[in-house]
Amino acid sequence: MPRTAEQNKIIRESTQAAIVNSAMTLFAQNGYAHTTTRKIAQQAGISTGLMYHYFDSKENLLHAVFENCMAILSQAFAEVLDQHQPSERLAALIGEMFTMLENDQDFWALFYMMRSQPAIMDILGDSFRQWTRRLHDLFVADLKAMGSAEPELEALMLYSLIEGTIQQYLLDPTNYPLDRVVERISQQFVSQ
Amino acid sequence: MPRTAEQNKIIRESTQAAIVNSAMTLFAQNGYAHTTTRKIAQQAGISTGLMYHYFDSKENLLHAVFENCMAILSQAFAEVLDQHQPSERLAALIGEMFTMLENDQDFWALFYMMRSQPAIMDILGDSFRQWTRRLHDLFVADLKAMGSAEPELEALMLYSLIEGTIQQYLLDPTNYPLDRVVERISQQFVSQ
Amino acid sequence: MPRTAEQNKIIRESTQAAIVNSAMTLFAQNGYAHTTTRKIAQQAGISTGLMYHYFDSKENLLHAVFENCMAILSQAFAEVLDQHQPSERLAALIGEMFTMLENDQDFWALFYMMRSQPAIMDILGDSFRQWTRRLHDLFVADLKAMGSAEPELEALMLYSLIEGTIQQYLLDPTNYPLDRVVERISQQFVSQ
Amino acid sequence: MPRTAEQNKIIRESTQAAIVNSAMTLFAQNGYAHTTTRKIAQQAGISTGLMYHYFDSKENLLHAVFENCMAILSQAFAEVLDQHQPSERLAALIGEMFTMLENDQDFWALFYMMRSQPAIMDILGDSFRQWTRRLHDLFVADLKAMGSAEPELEALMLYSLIEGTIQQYLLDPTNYPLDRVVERISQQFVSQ
DNA sequence: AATGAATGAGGTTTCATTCAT
DNA sequence: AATGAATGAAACCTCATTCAT
Repeated sequence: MPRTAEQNKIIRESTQAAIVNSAMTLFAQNGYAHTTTRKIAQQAGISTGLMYHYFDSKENLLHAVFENCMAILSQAFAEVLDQHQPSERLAALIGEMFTMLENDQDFWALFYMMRSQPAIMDILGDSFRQWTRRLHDLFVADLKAMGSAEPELEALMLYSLIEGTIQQYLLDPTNYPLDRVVERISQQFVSQ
Repeated sequence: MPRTAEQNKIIRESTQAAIVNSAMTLFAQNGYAHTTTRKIAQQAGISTGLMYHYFDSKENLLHAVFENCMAILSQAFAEVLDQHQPSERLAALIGEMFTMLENDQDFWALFYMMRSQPAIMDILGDSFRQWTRRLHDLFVADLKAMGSAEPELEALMLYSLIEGTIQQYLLDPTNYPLDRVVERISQQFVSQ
Repeated sequence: MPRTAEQNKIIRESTQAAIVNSAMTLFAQNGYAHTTTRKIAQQAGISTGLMYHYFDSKENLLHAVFENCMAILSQAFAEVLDQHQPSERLAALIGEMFTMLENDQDFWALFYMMRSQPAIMDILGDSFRQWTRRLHDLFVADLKAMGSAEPELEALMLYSLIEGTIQQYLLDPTNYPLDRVVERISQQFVSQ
Repeated sequence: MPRTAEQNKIIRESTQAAIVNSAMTLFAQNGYAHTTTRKIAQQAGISTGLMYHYFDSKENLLHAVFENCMAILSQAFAEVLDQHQPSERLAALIGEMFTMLENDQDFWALFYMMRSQPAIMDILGDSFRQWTRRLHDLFVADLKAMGSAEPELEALMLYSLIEGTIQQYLLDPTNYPLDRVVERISQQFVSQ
């Protein structure tokens, strides 16, 4: 007797998640090109062939990894947006990003690794620009709500500050005084 | 009749430079892994085999590319430092970086491509951290000279701002309002 | 409640037929090597696994396909032989083969595809030679009955002519003047 | 000191020929799909990688094999056409084809193997049809020169007869009375 | 009888590197 | 100094087949 559709769905979802997670970790730690499909399968605890049951190609898997990143971000942000008034949610957003940074360095390492790879950007460039715009627009709205005179420009500044800080931190997590920098950023953009 | 030692030296230097330049362009545009040694040699106008007279391996060439980047930066900065008093050289430094950005996008694309590649950072990580520290120290010194209350923290902020801005610009050079952002950064850190 | 033995038998036979038919079509259209077992199962409307309840291997299925071809041919010929006197049945045989050709190009495409594949002939070579001999002997008998002076040689000529014509037709069905050629063949071998 | 252009050309041509010959033999004996690129390289006495220096892909190599077949045929026919008057060259052509058949069974086995493979015909179909037409036209011209009432139809018959005979022979070379059949064909089409 | 997830050997292809000249 | 033919390890991917249910 075959498995029920429900059983299969569960199996599929868990295996698929295992593959994506394995790929995320390995891509983050060793880069896309340096990560072989064999290693991904191995770390996911499955055979090489099975990967191709779920993803047509390594590139396809990269897409899935990217989508997963976006989903993680979207969910994190959605929670923040739900729980805060426009006027204070900027602080919450910033806080959330840096919390993620400390809790899961791999996540942002992966994010920026993908973004600075020409070969990857050929595939995912538009998606990255979309995501950037979306976050930028959020910043603008909030800054406007807070009475900024030049919300557009301020949003760009804030965005740069955050990204630059994340990358500085990743370069040398042990020595970078992340807390003080974050506090300073919040001070500048949120308070008053 | 064989070439003189002098002739040989000239040939060596020009060939070596051609290889490094070829590699820089191709690494910047297609990524390290995506660039084959054959393409590098081809674009440098030499044979595959000859590359290995100049560089023992692709990794070795990557080192040379990095050193070349550092040399370009050092020279650019040296000129700035020579021509300006400590109190105003920060503005000049910032200006120089963004001038480079507009004149040679590939340069910074390459820089950040290398920095976000785990496989590359395994090799060049320390060099990158050194360079970062050096520039950071410059910032600190200048900010101190300008009377900043918290020069260390301000330097980190400035650094993040500059790096974040460069990367935002590279993501979408056509639409990014670089001039306005640079002006704003200068305003914030330099004036008063 | 379990199925009755009768029901099971019906299911078995219809599933088996579906698989063989699916394989015949796909082998004919895409070749043996190019046809995956998955595609066969899919087109037969069953799961991959089930195919292996009916056929131990792809090679085994190829055998079944071949047997099926032979069965189709045998039946077609049996009907012809039943309904015609030895002296006129040659015309009927030739007519039957070309009728089949026009009604089901795939059938002969499959037939000759199998016959010119070394890997397949290693398996089915003897069967092919047997079939050839059987048809050849029929031709000889009929030609003898019609008073041919050299029935053996005439049979070989006729055989070549038929096979060559079928293959020429398959090479370019739209433009090949099959009717005129068939008429000419019949004229030469049947009449007088 | 590098090799001269001339030396390289010689090397290239001999290696390329070795690869094509290896592929021809193996394709003929084991079929296209059954022949691995590794085996081709091995039998050609070179490394796997080198094959791809000469041919971009296995499919590309198949093209080269086909072109080589056509070149062999063209040359054989050109010699025949050069040395015979139109009125007698048909006999010479037929003779040539069957001489080739006896001298190099692999050649025609390969030819018909390619022609009955759907996957291969998708690639080479047009080339095959062209070749067929060319030979057909030659037959027509000669039959006309010999006073045939229906040269078009006769050419088709002759073509089928030749191809059918070749394939019958290949099916069982040991027992097929090729000489007698060829004599009979010549008699029918050439004499009087 | 039936499913489809899972396996893994083996195929094609790429590419950094070496070598003969 | 210079060439480019040659190598071979290892990458990605396919697919006949098996297995748990």
